[in-house]
Amino acid sequence: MDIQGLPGRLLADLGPAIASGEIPAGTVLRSEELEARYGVSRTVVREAVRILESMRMVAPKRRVGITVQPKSGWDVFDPMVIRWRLAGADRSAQLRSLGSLRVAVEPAAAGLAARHATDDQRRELSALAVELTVTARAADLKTFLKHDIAFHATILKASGNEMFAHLGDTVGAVLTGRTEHQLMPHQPRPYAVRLHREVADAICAGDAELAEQSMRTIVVGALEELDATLG
Amino acid sequence: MDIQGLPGRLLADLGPAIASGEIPAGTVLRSEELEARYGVSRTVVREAVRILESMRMVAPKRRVGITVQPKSGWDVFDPMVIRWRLAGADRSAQLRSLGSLRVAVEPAAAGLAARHATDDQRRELSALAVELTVTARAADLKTFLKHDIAFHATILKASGNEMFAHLGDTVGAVLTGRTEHQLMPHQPRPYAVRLHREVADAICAGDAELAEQSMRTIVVGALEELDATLG
DNA sequence: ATCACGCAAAGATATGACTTATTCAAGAGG
DNA sequence: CCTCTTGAATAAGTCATATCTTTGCGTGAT
Repeated sequence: MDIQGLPGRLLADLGPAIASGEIPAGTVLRSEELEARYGVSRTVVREAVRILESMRMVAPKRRVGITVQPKSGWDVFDPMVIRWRLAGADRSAQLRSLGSLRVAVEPAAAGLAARHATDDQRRELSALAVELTVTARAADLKTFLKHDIAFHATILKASGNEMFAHLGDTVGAVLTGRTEHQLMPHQPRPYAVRLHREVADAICAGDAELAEQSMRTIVVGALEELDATLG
Repeated sequence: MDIQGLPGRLLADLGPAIASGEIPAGTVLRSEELEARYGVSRTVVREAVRILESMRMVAPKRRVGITVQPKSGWDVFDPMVIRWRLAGADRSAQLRSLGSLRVAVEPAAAGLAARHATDDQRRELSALAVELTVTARAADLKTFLKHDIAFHATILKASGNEMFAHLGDTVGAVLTGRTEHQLMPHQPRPYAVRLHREVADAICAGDAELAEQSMRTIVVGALEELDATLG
């Protein structure tokens, strides 16, 4: 889990409940009620609520209570919020949003990686591309997923942009969610695998243009597949 | 301010200090020390620290203290973190990162806006483009900035993607910081202004390709100018 | 030199008392 | 009958204090 201790347990319960809409916007919670419900002290409730407040999911107000805020105000880039939404009823919307974000960011990251990646990173990408090919052919989805995540994360890191780099975990969550919820074919498409290898080769060769273009094909394809599956 | 009350004041002091590197990674703070330094109670310190923990800027540990974490772990997408970094010594690095992010996201957003914008949004963009032209000619930087921020925010919103939409404030902060720190010419470049109008027209006409292309020229230009200015 | 043990340090939690802001309604005044 | 003032009720915010729990580190025995 993320935050440790009792506040973490509160968060782990309240966060997903709010993120999924189970506790709808406008609902007013009271500290005392939360203390009773979870059998914890004010201290714990306050700390958990403070964190939710910093994500703009709730807004405590004197004489009123703790009001659940509308989704439009949430910190949608907060990793916890993303995870909670992916885990709950809001998964489709979250996957769509993240899909578009990937289409915007990952090609750019691939282009930058072709310029800035270290030799180690280039080697790593090559190795991962090989692994992807092998595990795809063997239809070993679990291992494939692991390497796919590493592949995309490595490129984001290799871009040299700290903000891109931090999207590695998020992309990982997307790929995991996609696999876990049967939004993937039983065996990765050979064409997609070939594109991964193309990206790796382009980055190794320092061909930013090609890396960007191939990566765009990958993520656009993923987004289209998602749209098709979700209707 | 962001977070209310005394914890907010603590945050407003500690956050920027850590973000700017004034309190370097590895520094160990103790609750008691913070209580004394700010003359507040345990409760307040703990809540502030919890929030910093949720941003991964500090990590409390029993028997050790509250350790300031290295920048690489921070939640670099958190709006507060971004603001703190923009305000302090880390401004250049933050502006560069955000510049690349803009290059990735804003063209995509403009393309999506051309497809999904409401009629109101299209009208608003047209109006803003006119305002930009007028205030640029008059060298009224303050008003120009205001409309420039609105322009980019409107496009991000009009993209229909909630994550893009949330970058509106961030982009606004970038533009503000750029103007405030003399990283802008005294009078906006006519060419750039013309491009804004082109984007607005393309979105109004539903020409996604052109909107994306023109927006890319804008943000790439901004990034190059930034790189040139910062060396 | 290594390992087990126990102390002490620092955060984590609980609780009662008190403060402050804010809503809402009752009552005064128009 | 409506408006404005005022005050009481309420829920969050803060403080002080006590207690619990974990864990780093030193001590001493093997």
